[in-house]
Amino acid sequence: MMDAIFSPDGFDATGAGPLYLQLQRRIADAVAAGRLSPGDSLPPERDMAAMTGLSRVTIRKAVEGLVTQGHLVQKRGSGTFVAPRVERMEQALSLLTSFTEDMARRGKSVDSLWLSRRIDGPAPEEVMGLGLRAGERIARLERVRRSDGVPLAIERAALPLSVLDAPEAVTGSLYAVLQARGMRPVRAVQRITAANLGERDADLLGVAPGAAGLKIERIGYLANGRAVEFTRSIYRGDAYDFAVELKIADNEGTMP
Amino acid sequence: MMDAIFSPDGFDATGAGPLYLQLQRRIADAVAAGRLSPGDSLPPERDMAAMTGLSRVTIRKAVEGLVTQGHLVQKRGSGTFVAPRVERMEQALSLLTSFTEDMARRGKSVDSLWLSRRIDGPAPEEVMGLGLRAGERIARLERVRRSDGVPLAIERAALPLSVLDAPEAVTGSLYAVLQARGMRPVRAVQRITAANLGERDADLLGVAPGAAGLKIERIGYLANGRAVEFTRSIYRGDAYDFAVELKIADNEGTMP
DNA sequence: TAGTGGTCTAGACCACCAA
DNA sequence: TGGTGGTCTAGACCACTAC
Repeated sequence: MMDAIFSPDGFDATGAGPLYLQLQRRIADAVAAGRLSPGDSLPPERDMAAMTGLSRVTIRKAVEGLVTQGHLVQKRGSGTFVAPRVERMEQALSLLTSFTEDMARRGKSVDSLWLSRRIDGPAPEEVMGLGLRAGERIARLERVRRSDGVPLAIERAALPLSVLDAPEAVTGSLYAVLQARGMRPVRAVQRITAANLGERDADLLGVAPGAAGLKIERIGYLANGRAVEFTRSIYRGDAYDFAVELKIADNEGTMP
Repeated sequence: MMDAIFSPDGFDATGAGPLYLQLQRRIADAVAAGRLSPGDSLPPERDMAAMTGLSRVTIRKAVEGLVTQGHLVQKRGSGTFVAPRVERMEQALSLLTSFTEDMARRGKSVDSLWLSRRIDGPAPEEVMGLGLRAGERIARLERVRRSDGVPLAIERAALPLSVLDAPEAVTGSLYAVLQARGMRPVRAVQRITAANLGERDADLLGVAPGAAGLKIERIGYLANGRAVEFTRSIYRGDAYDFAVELKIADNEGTMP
């Protein structure tokens, strides 16, 4: 069946575009049609080149695009494979929930790979967002969030020392620790955007560099308006959906 | 000053990684440090190759990454340039607003490049989302939304014919047309995710294929609960921020 | 050790753009 | 017309993985 996909015939019909795109389409179609299933291995690049009559460079260019789009996975020394289906998580975007609690609610295990958990000087945005005094330092928490062993997000949080003076105390849910101190935020403002993942972040999330990620910046506030948390997270674009409910304007805060 | 960036010296310090990444870093740093400004042109690829002592293929691989990340722009037959700064739009994500009205509110001009405006058979998701009867057809509106001439989003809307039977009637704001018919949604549910843009969408938005985009799927409802609009939009990741305000859970729907 | 993907090269032709 | 990016080739060496 590989024969059909990598047949030398059918290429170069003028107007069909570059060869690497034609091949890319063939492979993508085979995956979409289920003729290639998750986990299946593709022939070695050199074999694909021989079979199609194209050069290895062209093969690699075709495969490259499918890898960034998340359809294929390449493992050095091992081979090229159809990417496993990732289960898409959905998260409500109007409630202020904790990652840990959110996952627990749907019966998923959670663990964190700690990258950093220390006291540090703040970045300029952190000074702004948290309203820090000059010279004030922060607790910095950086971790990769995983569910059932699959990396889902990178979370980088900064909190004033007056809110959290012992970053090592946080092992699981940050919000649980804050709650115990009466410092759990009741309100937050988030900004959401999309960006291509850099080399480091892609590596941490187990996807190809350049893959699309959802960047979320959040500032959490106490009831008295004090900012307690400035968090920048990066979620895998292929593993997360955020759901929001919208309402028409002009009917808020006017309940007697 | 190009001399510093493209000097043959300083490459290949063992442990510094592949040559194309080293060069990529040099260029990215120069852009970040303002030594290269938006609109500036880089030397032709062949010149960069000669200056650095690297091959043109390696130069292209270095440039490629910076193009997907949106730092550089390449124009065939013309040259390679530092990308113009795009103004980032911010949109509140809790109010149900119209693109047209939203832009008008901030004093931006809006126009649409129509891709399609016709009556069509629905896709399966559209049947589901809109609750269509078997055989029922829909009005399909597809356009590129631009503000001040810059493409910001692709919008693909589907509406039951009972809501909109003359798609050609829509020239500007869809919500304005719906409002005139008493069919403007008062509530909507959105799902947000990130994905790499395909060739066609990237082209429509004027960015490189593979660039990150924000995908938004929205179903809009009337007060009586009837679904009137199923819209899939793709926003440029580098041009849009969505802002949301979150509150703690457990205080909804329990008003006596 | 044999096979895989990752990097790199030198050289070629094409399509497009600007003068 | 001359220069630019876009595509493609054949061949080489390296680093890693699996056996």
